Amino acid sequence: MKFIADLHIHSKYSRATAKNLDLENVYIAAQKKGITVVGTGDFTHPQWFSELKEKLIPAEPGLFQLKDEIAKKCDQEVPDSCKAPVRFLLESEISNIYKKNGKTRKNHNLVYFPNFEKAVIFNHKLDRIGNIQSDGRPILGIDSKHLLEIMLEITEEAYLVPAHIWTPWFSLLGSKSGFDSIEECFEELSPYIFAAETGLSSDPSMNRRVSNLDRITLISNSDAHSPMKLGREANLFDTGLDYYSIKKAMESGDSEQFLGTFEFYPEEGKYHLDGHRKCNVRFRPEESKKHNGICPVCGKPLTLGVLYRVEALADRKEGYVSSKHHPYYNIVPLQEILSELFKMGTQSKKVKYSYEMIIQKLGSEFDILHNVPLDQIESAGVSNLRKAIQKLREGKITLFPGYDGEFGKIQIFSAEEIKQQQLQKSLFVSPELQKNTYPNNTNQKTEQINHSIVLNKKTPDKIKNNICKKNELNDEQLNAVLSEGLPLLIVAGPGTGKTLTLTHKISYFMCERGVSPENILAVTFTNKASQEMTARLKRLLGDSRSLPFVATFHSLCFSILRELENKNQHTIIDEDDQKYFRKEAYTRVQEKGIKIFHPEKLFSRMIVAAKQNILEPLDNLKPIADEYDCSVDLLQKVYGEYQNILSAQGIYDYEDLIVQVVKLFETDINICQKYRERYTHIFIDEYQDLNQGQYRIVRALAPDNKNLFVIGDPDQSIYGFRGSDVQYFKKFLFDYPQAKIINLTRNYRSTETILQASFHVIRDQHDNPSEPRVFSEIDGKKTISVMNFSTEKSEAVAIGKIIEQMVGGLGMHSIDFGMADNFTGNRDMSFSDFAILYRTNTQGNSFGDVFQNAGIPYQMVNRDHAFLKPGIRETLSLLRIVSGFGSCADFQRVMQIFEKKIALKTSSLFKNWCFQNQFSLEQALNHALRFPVPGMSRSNQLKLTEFINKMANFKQTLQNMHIDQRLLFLCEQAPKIRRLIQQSSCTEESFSRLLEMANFYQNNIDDFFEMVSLCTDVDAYDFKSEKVTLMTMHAAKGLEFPVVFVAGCEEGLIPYKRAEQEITDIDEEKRLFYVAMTRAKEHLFLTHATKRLVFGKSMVRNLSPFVYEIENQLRSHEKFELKKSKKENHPKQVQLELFS
DNA sequence: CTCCAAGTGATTTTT
DNA sequence: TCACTTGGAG
Repeated sequence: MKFIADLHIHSKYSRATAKNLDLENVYIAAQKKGITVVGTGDFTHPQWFSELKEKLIPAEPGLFQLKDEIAKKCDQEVPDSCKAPVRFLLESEISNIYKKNGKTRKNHNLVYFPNFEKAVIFNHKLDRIGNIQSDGRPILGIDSKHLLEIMLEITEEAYLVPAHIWTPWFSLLGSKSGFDSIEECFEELSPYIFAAETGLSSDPSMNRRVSNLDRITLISNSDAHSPMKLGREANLFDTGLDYYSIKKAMESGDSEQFLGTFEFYPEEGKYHLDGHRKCNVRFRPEESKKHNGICPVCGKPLTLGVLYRVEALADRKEGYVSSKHHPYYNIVPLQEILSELFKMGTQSKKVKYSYEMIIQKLGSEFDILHNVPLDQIESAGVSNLRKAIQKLREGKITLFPGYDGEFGKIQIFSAEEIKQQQLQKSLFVSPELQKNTYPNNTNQKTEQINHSIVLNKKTPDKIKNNICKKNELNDEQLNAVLSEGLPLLIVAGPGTGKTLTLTHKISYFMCERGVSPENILAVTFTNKASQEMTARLKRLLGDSRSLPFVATFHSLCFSILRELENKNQHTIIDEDDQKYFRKEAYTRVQEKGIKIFHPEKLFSRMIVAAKQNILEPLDNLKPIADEYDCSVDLLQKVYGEYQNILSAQGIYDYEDLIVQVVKLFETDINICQKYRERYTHIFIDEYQDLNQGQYRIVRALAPDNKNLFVIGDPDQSIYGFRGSDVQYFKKFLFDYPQAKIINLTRNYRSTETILQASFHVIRDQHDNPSEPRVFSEIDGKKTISVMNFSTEKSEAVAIGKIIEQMVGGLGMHSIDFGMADNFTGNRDMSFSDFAILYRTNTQGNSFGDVFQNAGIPYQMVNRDHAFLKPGIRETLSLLRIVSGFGSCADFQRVMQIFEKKIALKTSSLFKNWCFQNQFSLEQALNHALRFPVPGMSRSNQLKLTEFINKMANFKQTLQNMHIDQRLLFLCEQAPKIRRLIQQSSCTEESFSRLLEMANFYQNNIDDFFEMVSLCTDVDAYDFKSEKVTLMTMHAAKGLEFPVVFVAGCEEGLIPYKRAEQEITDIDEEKRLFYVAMTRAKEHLFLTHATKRLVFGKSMVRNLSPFVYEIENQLRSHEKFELKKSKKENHPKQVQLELFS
């Protein structure tokens, strides 16, 4: 007999499924849809299993039916036109997460059993492996092949079908965590795999391009998470109505018994094609390949889609049609059709009502979509329904394929047709409709792709119109953009469109006021921000115009210094090397026989503090020394020694950049004047974070400039510890008495709830309650979630679970719109929508560990990860030495790893000799070649010479290479470096990222090293990749995420308090918390652990007092408990249960 | 000069 | 808890 089967659904016990997903509702929905056989879903779940046993009775062999008394009750809800028998078949989905061949694999597999007895045995076995209680789709740390083995051991009547095989994150052939073939995964058991599920993201014709899958029967199921989603994909059988015949039909692939499948349009998926949403680039795989997978707009790797993955594994051309394989029929759910016809949501009352009405009149949904004659459909009385279904059956619809997280769209009627319909208000009835062209295997669907790039095609003279267009800028913003002639202070709260306003203002001056880009200076606080601003300006102004100089204070200073002293090149050293040289200075002073009682660290802090106050060694250091209870003389000596070393080596530290420029500007009026004349229009971002040096630069550069525009938010001042002071912000109106002030208060980022809650934290810092507060009109969840966990580990595990849940566990294609999910609302989340923010970097590690194990993709935003990893650091030092930028720190570092034979003592000897003679490394090496280093043994001298010659050789070889090639070459030269880099995949990843960055600089070694020392996490952080972001609250400034977890909301951490010490600045801590909270767009979670390991000791912790500042009604305290799995040998299988 | 074991102190936050 | 320093033995 002919019947439709949907062999993959879930129960209410699975994550992110509708609460009414029980047998009764499945029974009802199956009839409405026209499905005869439906999988039970989730039979491994104990509660669901007992429900199955209780409500089902055996029917045909291997199939079950609902008990009569239950069925009868349900029948009342089924229209007569749809009434039909429904059979169940034991089915469950397992999520296998494991490592194989060095890669984390995440596969979803469907398992089928013919009877309860065998299923019980299976469940028992799984129970011993992992926790099957927590979720209807259990996550098990076992190999897919092993799972199949277990099943076959129980009975060969059981079978396994790999689920939705192309989804990137969770499937057999997925690009992110899958295999390249069935054989790679199942090895010698591969013959037992006879079917595979195409999933929503692919259709058979895509699959058939892979000849490897020829022997596989492609099946399609709904993977329903709610009753309404049942049968959105399904299979058509014509065989005996029993478990064994169904299995045999698939096994044999006999086209008389397995008639084909009903398929979603794969183009509807979020990741069908490749591209960048932000850059407006959408590519087909061949175009992506042409661009080497790099986005032509932003230069970063494209997000590659499912089609690309198919292309990668395919050995047949697109459009390949196989005659020997089963046909398939593309469908669009009736609700979606109605939704388009009515121009209303699928969940709207009108759509739901008319859906019920139509099936009552015409029969089940599948019947309507495929069998019911068109004339009859017209009788349903829904205008244009007939035409719509006709077009669907003919495949004449328009597809807008999804890409980079954006859902694809289906359009049944073209814009033109809609117009006509509206004009005529009548139906399209043409006589030649009789011929039913379906089944349809040749895809006639028209694809509408905006080939290559759709850029803002704004010509400069159109910009004014664009600026004035109110829908791009609101009144406040427009006001700020157009205001000129007076210095301007823009007070811009979080999410109020700061960058938008600033970039529009810049482009306004360029395009409308004819200001040349050379005369414009834009200063941001981080490289991240300046990159973002450059990118936005580029988009706004188009490619043809040259852009103004966008810099951070440090890069601005460095460029000024470079310009002025082009002969003696300086290098900038990072924090690590600063420490090295400060320590060196400290010991040198000690060696002079001066007794120092203060620890070295104290001097480091004093030196930094002095520099931040623009004090040089000979200036009055008394205030600084007093503060640290140290003698001025001593400080002067150490600080002086440090500066001697640096200047002899041709080195600046971060603070020097500022100090030097301030001194220059304040002492040399000519130089200062030169820059004043050059930069007639100055824009400064994050003005509240200025420190003294930066303030003095601004004052020197623009003492009375009418075109000085500064923007900032005193509530977000969080860098007090490095000398930032809001007073400069507050002083602006005093410094520039004629200045104008504009407030931006309309927030476009977060929900009003999030804004309210975050304001509660800082409101005591606002003495004037009538001051305008940032507000939003975005409505969302009415509370923010406060969650408590037992330990930091369970905090990390639980957050991981929540993320998995919100991602839907299904990967990119869980198109469960209106499902009853309290978190995600109507949106499907992807990993990049989440950020976890914490106070200290170390907290990030526990998340990293847990996520690594759970297979959740993440990126930790941390400078150290990019440049300081062992191996990478040495390679960079080597390159620095060879390029003539090296310092003693580089020398010693390289010595230790490169020539093991030159011992620490020898290199120390060399280093001291270097300092004594005020040699730069370059000079010292040259010198050592000709004259022996005093005190060095002859054999060591020989080794040193050998090393120097080696460096010279490298220099020769590298001469004509690009920087990335040089790096690669150098790390190859030292086996130890190579080993270090290869030691962890994480380092390897960082290294290849570094190579990528280096590639951008080609031969420009100066700029490359400037980037290496001044860049923090810009490129280390890849905005585009599908990963959860882990970073400190400080680093998150200026960013936004749909879902934010602020982790470790505990006393001691927020506000941060060191043991035995006072909290440095509680108000700044509050502002920091405020910054963290306002990163969230839709959901904000504040989590904390009851116990946390501090220095290896378990400490009891309390909820952060800041959380209590948030008014009660905005907080919802939700409780989670983590249960350890019973089995000790799988300690990683920690599971989560939600009580709330 | 090297190796190893015991001991100690460490965690803000960043250009 | 862990990574790095220190000091003693070889």
